Amino acid sequence: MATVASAKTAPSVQLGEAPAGKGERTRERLLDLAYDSIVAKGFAATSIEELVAAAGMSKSGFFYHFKDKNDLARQLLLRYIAENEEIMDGLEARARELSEDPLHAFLIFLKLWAEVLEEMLLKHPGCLVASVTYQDASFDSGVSCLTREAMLLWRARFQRWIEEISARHPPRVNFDPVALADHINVVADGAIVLSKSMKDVSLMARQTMLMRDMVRLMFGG
Amino acid sequence: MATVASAKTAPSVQLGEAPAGKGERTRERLLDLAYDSIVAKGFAATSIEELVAAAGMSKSGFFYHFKDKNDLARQLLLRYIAENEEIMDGLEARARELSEDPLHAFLIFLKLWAEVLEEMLLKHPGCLVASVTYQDASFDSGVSCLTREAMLLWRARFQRWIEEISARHPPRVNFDPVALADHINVVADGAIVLSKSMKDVSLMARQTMLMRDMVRLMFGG
DNA sequence: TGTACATCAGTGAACGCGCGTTCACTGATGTAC
DNA sequence: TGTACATCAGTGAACGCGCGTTCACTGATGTAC
Repeated sequence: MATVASAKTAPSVQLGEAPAGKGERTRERLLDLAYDSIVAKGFAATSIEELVAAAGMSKSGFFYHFKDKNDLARQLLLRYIAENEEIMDGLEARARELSEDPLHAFLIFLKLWAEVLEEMLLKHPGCLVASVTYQDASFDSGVSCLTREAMLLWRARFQRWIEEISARHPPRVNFDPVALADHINVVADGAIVLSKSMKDVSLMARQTMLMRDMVRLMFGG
Repeated sequence: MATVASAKTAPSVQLGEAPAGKGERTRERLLDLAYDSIVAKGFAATSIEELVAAAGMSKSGFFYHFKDKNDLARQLLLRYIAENEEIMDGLEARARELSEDPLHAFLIFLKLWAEVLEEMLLKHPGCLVASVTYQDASFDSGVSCLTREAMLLWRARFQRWIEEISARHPPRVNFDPVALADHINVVADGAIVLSKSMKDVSLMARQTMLMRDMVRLMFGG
């Protein structure tokens, strides 16, 4: 909600982050490198040695920023969940601005989301939550229960929205609103697997849009 | 297609496998153990040491059966894909027996499949193809391109079926038949992630059935 | 403005463990004559 | 039926490498008086 005046001199991409000290910047850099490696190879196959080599520092520098390897995973997941919430908040806000009707806004949101997902898949191909879920025996319990909380956050967002839609647009068939809320995530996670194994990023958006068509049909678009 | 007479003395679970020599049995046992460990912890975190300890043999015994660790992954994936095709063939055959109409048969198939998926998730929680896809940088190229072939097999099966359905039941909306064919897998893989992270096996079947409702709606059930 | 101390952001060397892989060897079973 | 040889299904010891982690130390920056 920045005014035009205050936005005038702002740098192009700032995202509301503080300038951040030297330490914070290298920590973020390590997290970025870890993210890419974990979604590509998995957690166990991602070595600290490789991360610090890519960051151009010594291994002990890593342990200044992270208590141990599981601490890296925990911080990474926390950052991922927070960033994701921020992105979804932004998309939901934009969609709701464009239409008062919750169903139309939802359909707009799904279209925007399909684009964002495809773009994200090009940068780092994978979902961190799914990655951790698929290797949760490699993490301590604190890390793997974070994925559960992430899922609950997403479920809550969509469940609210879907009930709002149902109130205005009585659905053609009976369905479980929780299941439909979860379905958004299910399709996203599944489409990532498909896109990766088929090496075709466009599948991501195609699957999201197909689900969008189905949702529209359900509420009798 | 066993006759009643020949089935009389057959052991309860045989699955048409040959009696199998001693070597073949321990090899299968190693594959079973590897499967469970890989979907739980990932490939890199699954050590040969741990597998052979569980199988009650020495590490060199492993290398009698497998050229190296990647060979284990390759053989495991090949067996998984073959088993999966066999299961799907069986379910499709049963569904087609119960209804001549391809749409009805498909809906029956999805219901049967939802049950099988939930049951499988209880035994070993995960999809091997998704596991490998998410860690493909840990495997040699021969292994990771097997996942692509598995996806193509599944796509082909459902694409054929969906076109058959479309011919008899003109769909309510325009859609890409390939995308819908892929969607079956997308929902399965995504639902596994959800089920695992929420530690709720029933989500698997709920998601499959939701997709089933959507498919029915699409073809104007 | 200068000095003393504290915190920040690391370095470098060393550790012990476990991993994947190799290699020479072995007892049991199968096959040929 | 006995003997020679081949194959099967492994064993046991050893290898070297790389991993996660620790620890004592360090130069640069910030803060108090």
